[in-house]
Amino acid sequence: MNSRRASPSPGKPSTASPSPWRARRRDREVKREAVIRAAARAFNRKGYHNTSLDDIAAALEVTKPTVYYYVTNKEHLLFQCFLAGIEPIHAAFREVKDLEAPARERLKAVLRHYGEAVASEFGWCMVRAEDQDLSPAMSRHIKALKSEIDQGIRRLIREGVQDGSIEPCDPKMTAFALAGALNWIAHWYREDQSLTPAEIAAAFVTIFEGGLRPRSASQVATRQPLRRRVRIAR
Amino acid sequence: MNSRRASPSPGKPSTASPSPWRARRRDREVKREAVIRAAARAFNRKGYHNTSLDDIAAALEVTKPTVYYYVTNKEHLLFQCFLAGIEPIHAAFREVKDLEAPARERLKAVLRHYGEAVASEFGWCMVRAEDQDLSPAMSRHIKALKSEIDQGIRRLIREGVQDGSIEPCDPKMTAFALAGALNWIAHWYREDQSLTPAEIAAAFVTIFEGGLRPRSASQVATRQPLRRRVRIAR
DNA sequence: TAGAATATCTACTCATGAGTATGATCGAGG
DNA sequence: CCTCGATCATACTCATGAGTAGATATTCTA
Repeated sequence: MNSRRASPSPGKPSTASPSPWRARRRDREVKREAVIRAAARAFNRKGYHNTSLDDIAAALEVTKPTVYYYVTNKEHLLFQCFLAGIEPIHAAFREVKDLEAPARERLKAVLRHYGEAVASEFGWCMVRAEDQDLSPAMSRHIKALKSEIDQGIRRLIREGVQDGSIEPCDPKMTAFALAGALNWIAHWYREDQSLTPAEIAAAFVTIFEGGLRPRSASQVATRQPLRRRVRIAR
Repeated sequence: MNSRRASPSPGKPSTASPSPWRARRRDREVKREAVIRAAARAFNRKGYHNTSLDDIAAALEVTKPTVYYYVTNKEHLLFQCFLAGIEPIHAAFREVKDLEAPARERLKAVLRHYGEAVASEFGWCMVRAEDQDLSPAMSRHIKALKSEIDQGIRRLIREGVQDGSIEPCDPKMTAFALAGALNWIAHWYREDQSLTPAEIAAAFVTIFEGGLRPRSASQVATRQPLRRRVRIAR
């Protein structure tokens, strides 16, 4: 993003003291990230609109102006959380890009990372950062990043259909279904943490892959063994 | 809810005029529903917190106190939207309850109605009405209603696994995946209305049913025809 | 036509929360 | 020890929006 210069000022002979500047800078960055994490946690728990910057400040045991010293405003704070959330997903796409495997396998790998990202600390922000809560400029920005991911998934689906590793389907609807199921994790994972993010992601991928209809050539439901009687009238 | 008496006061001989009372009552109910619809539309477009009651009033070309004349407060307004949203889903469960069909078919019917409900005017409210924005009492109420639906889906899945119409799976995770995919429709349907709710629901159900892995015994991706070359270094 | 509900408006109160102006503190370099 | 910039707190401003008090208008009944 903002290109950081490695050496602070090229005037002095940098033998004696380039360290304090650098250390300061690093400290500042660490604190900044702490602010963003605290915000993510708070948004996750109470929602964006129900979280005041005083709340975030309190969680960090500082005051509001201190928070403003590290971030420009609440909107940017949400945006940073959003970025932190989707970064792993972009990483997953990069990781998978040059893999010599059928597209279904590559898609599965991406979806696994996607699921883990959604179940992460930043998942809520990533999933719920909506145009509705943001300025037009930032809304466009976020929408573009989300669209990138969507297009990536659709492309993998198309490739899978072509290489025969995925059952022919509508890539757009399928991508919506997959991403939707995974996004929704952010809504219930707070309450129900009985599985790890990785386990959830794996379970979901299995479901997507197999579908509901039975694979095995077993009895395909001609009888209904334990259904109760149909009521007669009405 | 509040039991309405059919006849206003049992004193007078009701020959001449029970109608105006009744007409008024009906008018009032019509207007009340108009308020709720307007709220749903506004919430859908701008989100709950970004919608003021002045906005809703303006959409109806009245003023805020008029809105308060029909609903007690903003929270109840959201709750009413929520109820309007999930009613068709409960109806779907009732409708399917006494059907003499394999559980997978019954599940599919429910999911179709579910999808259509989520794509409806009240979909957003139904899906996004969260504990975070509501008082504890109302939060519990909504959570209970949502849980009912979740349990209903899980039960259908369990029954399907038992009667052999559904591939064995974890009912909880599968229900989360299905409901999540459908819930998410509320997020993108505003922007992309290229399909009708019914078409979307049908497409989703097909995806759920079949899964990604190809069914036909065609070539199962041993070659990758059109993958670009793997990059060599890093 | 008086008088009652019913329905709607004008003009407020009040709390909350984003963002800021300004001053205190602290640590490092001279 | 003194200065200077980085860091943080106190104590504000200001806009917004939920909810209300107290008219006023509009019907229908008697």
